[in-house]
Amino acid sequence: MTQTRPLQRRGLALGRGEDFAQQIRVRAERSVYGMPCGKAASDFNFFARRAKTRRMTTGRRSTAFSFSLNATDGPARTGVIETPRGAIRTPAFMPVGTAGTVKAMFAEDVRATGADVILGNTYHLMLRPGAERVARLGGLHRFMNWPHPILTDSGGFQVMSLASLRKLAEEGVAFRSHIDGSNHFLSPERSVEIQCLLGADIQMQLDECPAIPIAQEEARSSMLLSARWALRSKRAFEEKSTPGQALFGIVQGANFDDLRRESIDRLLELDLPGYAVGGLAVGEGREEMFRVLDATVPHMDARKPRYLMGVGKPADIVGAVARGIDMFDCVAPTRSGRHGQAFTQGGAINIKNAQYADDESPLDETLDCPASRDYSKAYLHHLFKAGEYLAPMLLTWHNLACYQRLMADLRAAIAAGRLSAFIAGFKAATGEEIV
RNA sequence: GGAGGGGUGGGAGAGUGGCUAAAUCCAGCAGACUGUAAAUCUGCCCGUCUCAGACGUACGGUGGUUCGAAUCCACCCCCCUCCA
Repeated sequence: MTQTRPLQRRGLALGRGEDFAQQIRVRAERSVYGMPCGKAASDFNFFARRAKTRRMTTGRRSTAFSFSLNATDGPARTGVIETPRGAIRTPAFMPVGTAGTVKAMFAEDVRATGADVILGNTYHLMLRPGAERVARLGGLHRFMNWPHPILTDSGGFQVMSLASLRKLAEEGVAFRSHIDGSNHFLSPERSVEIQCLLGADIQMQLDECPAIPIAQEEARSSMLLSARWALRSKRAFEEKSTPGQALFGIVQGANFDDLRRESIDRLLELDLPGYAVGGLAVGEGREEMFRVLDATVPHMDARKPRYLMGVGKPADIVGAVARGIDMFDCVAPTRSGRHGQAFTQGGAINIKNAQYADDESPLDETLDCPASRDYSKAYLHHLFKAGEYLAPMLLTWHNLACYQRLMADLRAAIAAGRLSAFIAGFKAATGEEIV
């Protein structure tokens, strides 16, 4: 695989600070859950430390968006994205909160799992309750009681997932609402405007996300459309955004290496604060996705955060982090949680299976999460079989905690320069092949 | 005792002569889910086997009509409602 110049590890002082921050975080969570302090957690609270320091030194929060690296380990990096609403530790997993809620979760519990940032969705929120309404109500953060960073998707994914309800043109996408059949139009400019109305800290350009397989010619014209939309998005963003907000461009090009390169070249000219890799995990399979990342990530701007959209399962994330990705989002922990699938350190299990009916053990007593620690598999099994509301709530909670621990472990491993050892352990525990 | 209604696969419940190992729902057993139209969707769900097929048994019981019966006839058993 091709590589850019490796970045040197730096920030030993930060490494020490993490231990201190970890204690703060553990203490904070224990107090929330009424647990005694003292047990070591795998995560560290960079966020809490940064915010505290900033308040002490400047008396107010920064209004700038920035990304800084603390350490690298091969292509993998760990660092911090600063936003006016707080820091995002990378590699980061961002729970998906499409319609103004991380489904089945209280916002404060999402936070307690260790999430620094969550997703919102332009298409869904513009239909219901409406972007202007959210703005009148004080913005999405206030509306949903999540005062921390929010990244909004542009509606680009819905261009694909709601293909039967839309018409695509140069100007934008005409949608027929899946809710009431009414007609709506989403242009790159309108998407940015909506994301500004929502108050998103990180916004995504409108793009077209084609499924793989796709013919190369078709993939190229789609990629070029997305690139033109990136430019229009940037212009609209410069006009409508407030200080500290960021717009990310999206690399497309399906699984064609030269198209990915061309997409990157076009986006780099825009000099955006971050870039996403889009159009993956859309049917190509893990091995092919990794192959595309190998051919793509090294050409992306190493000074900017790299966001792999819509990915993925734990093994996908581990493999992508090893290839230099900094940000992830995926419905897997939340949707699967609602459907009875629990992610564990030994791989995924289906709690609805009869084998758990008499299993008194919790999903994971080493996780600092009530859903993982304080309820037996037998109880969770029963809740699912009985169709109780608590069932999807608890399993979603556990899955998010499990994902956040994975991210914390990855950050710690990179910081310590022992990512390959961590990956070997991950493979051994889950039996997953990470190409 | 009289009148009427009914007995179908674990449960509910379609089915009145062949297209019926028997609709559908529930329960049960599994699987899927990757920028969320998802508390959703899919498969299996009588038994046996050389299991994407074959065979066997099956619609209260027994006997009959018929080329062919869950479906028609006779008798028996059981359940429900109303009247005495």
